[in-house]
Amino acid sequence: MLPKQYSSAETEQNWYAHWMRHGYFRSVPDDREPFTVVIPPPNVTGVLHMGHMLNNTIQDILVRKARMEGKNACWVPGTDHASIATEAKVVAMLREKGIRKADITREEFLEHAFAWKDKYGGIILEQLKTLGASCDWDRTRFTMEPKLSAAVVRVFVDLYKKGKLYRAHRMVNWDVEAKTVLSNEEVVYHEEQAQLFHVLYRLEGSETEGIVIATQRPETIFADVAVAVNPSDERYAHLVGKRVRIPLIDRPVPVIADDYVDQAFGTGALKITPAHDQNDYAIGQRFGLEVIDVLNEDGTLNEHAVLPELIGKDRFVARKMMKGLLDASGTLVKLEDYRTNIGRSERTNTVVEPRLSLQWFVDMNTLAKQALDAVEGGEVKFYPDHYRNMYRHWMSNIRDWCVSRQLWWGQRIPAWYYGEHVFVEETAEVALESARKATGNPALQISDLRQEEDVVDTWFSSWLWPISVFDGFENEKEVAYYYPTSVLVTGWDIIFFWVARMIMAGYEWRGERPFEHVYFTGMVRDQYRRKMSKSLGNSPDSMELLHKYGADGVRFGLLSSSPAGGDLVFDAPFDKATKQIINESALCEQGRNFCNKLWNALRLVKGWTVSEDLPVPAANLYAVRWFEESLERRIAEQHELFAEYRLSEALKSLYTFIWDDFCSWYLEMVKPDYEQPIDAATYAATLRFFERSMQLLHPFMPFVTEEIWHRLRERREGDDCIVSRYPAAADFDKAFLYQGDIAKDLVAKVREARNNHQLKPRDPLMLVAKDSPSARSFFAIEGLRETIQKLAFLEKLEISDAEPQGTSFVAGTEKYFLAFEKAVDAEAEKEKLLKELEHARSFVASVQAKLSNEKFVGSAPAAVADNERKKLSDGQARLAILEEMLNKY
RNA sequence: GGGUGGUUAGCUCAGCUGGUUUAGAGCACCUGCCUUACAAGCAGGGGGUCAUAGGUUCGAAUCCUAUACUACCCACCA
Repeated sequence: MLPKQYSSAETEQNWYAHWMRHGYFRSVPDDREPFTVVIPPPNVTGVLHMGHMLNNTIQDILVRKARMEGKNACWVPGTDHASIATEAKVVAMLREKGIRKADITREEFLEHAFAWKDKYGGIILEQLKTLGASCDWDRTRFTMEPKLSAAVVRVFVDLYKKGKLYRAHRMVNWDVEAKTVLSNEEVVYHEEQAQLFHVLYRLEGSETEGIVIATQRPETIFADVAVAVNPSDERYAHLVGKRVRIPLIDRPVPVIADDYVDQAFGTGALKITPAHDQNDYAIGQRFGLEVIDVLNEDGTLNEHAVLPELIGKDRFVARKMMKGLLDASGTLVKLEDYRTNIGRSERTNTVVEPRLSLQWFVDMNTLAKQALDAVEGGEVKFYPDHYRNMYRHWMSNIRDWCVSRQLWWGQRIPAWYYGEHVFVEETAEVALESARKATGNPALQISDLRQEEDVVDTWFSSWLWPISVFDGFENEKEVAYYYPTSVLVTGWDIIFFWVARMIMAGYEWRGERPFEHVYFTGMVRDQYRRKMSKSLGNSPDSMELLHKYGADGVRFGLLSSSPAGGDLVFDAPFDKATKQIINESALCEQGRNFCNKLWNALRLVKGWTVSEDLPVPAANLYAVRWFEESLERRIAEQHELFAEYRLSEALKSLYTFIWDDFCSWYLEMVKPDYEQPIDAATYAATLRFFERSMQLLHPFMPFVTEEIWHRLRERREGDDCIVSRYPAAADFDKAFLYQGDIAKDLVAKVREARNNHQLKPRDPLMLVAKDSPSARSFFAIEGLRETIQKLAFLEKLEISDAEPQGTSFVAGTEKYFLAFEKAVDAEAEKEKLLKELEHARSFVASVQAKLSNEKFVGSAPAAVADNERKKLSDGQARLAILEEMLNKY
């Protein structure tokens, strides 16, 4: 005998190993239709968190369904080298060992980094296996492996030669901790508390007169080259053209007039610091002003700060000191608290400094055009659709992409310098050739050239992912078959970082979309609606969740309340320090319980003995037909829901179907009496139904369904649920199912009556249906009467005009008497009837009003009007019965 | 400043192109059950003027307009 409770632990391990052994996840090109998904590559040194589990569960569902539908399903796994994040981790690890990055060579650093990657890399992929992800592991890729790096280099050179990639001096976002430039997308803005310093710049030759400017970064005054006012500002008109002195150092700067200055903000006067502010730089350009940079690359002040006590101090330390210094010099007029948006580095969370520097940029305008049209024209479809708006807005206001990074962990930019010359080529040898030609000097050696030190942005390799994982830059063999991919599943937070750029790359290098559909998942949030993140420590341990509820339970929990694009509030109270889950997570618990329900349905069915010569009872004839139709309806529904990516709806529908329709209704209908055998035909049908239900559920909960699949019958080698044929949609009998709903309602009414009158659920009672043509035709449905008798524990069910003692009620449009000896509470009965009557009256009235409206009858579709007429006649029938019943009181 | 979602039961959400018995589910709650698959269970029950105000329509939770609240995206802020 099977144990009473389902245990997920070994089951899941065993089946995963079984699937791997049979190579079910492996895909090679053949003549079937491909179904391709590339994983959003997680950071190579990352660990599985809630977002990954949601995202990869969804991909697995889509891939498993496609596989069962006979498509050549290929899900490519892999990891991203995540340059800044990983480099930061390696730097920190080295620091702990007492090694400073500055003291070792690039080669030594990379050695350490690869050692780190080999140690921690791929943990997350192993964790995905626990979740049940059916990736083709033989295809596992890494964005920094040789082939993928070669693709990056090739693409870089290609863009450069097409004139779409250039090197320029620009104001960029500088991360002083990672000591690298960041793209605009890598800077996150949040409102923070800051102070506005009102500082007096004295007029040259005067100790009292001057201009007060407002700044939140007083340490940058040493880089000032002017003070600007609005040309129409009368307060300062007399000063324009004169010179004022920078406090503390007395360096004179001109007062200039420019429209950019807002008279209403602060004091109406603006200090101009071209090296440390985007707008100041622009003004500086207009006026031909000098650029003075007061910051070192690590955020400390350099010698331009002049004062010895400030030089070498961090910008925030210096800012604090400036308060005292300015105050002492009598130039600090006012300190004002205010809130402002501060930009921080997405990776290091340090405050980003605008900085002027020489970097490599991709010209986005030409790339964006086609990528925008693709989404606007529906060639690439977004689910949900409204992310198109976000995408359109970004794409039409796109700025050039800064792709160079001052890091070592990444693909080194393939540019070689020789004096003023730059040669962008795939290899040093080719660069040397170009250099010899360009300089006319055949004696040049590679050692004369100096390769660019910078690497490219991580996303410069990820945007090629759908092509590069199939070696699409080297040969056509695989890419021609698998590309474009079918669907991309990712979070909406990387729509600009990644999705948009992949679309650009797709058109640029393959001339077509990289994927047909994009399914955006929501963010997983905690009970306070905060995004779950490592820095907040508000995420439960994924592996513990998987262990506690089983992968099937967790998959159910994550998915059951996660519509596309909608955020998921995942409420699992846990201990922050240990990440141990304290209370049950309602969602996963429900999933685990569902597994147990399936398991027990299996126990029931497998506990039956089958009799070959037993005739099929009438009730079973009805049950089998009813369930057959119900199943067809659900199959059709699954197909529709999948087509619209309404996966959480699809799962909920299966849950209800299996728990209620299959277990609570169907199995109870056919269940033989204690220790009695079941007839062979019904048994065979039951196994078939169970099996098909497992197939429908398999994409969502692969392990428990595979387990049950095998326990239902003896299977040949290779007859596994994962590769079984997904049920195709067929017609079903709506009218018959409607009758079934009425039958269920009747059973529920009998149970309710028993409850209300304190009758035992299994007391054998008699039910009388009032004689009428409609009652006769209802009970003429084969096996219906026997089914109702069985489910409602009725000793007798007759159609007659007898009115036995007991209670009466309405079900459908018929009147019923449930006979019993006990006295009934007449007042309570009457009150209940009055309530029902009231409801029926207002219902009939509203339908009547509708039908007596000529405009409705004239303009509504025939089917709608007919339905209203049916509602009216049914309602009237019920009303009449209720009125008659009330007459008794 | 520009834009996008959301507002339906105590909580989390379905309700897709307006009509399917004057709103559904899960969890929570109440009542009764250790009934022979399952107490990780079974049978029942209560609970919503669909944010507000207008409008379109024969008919609105559903479409339109405005307002409020809420979440988020982009840009900018000396």
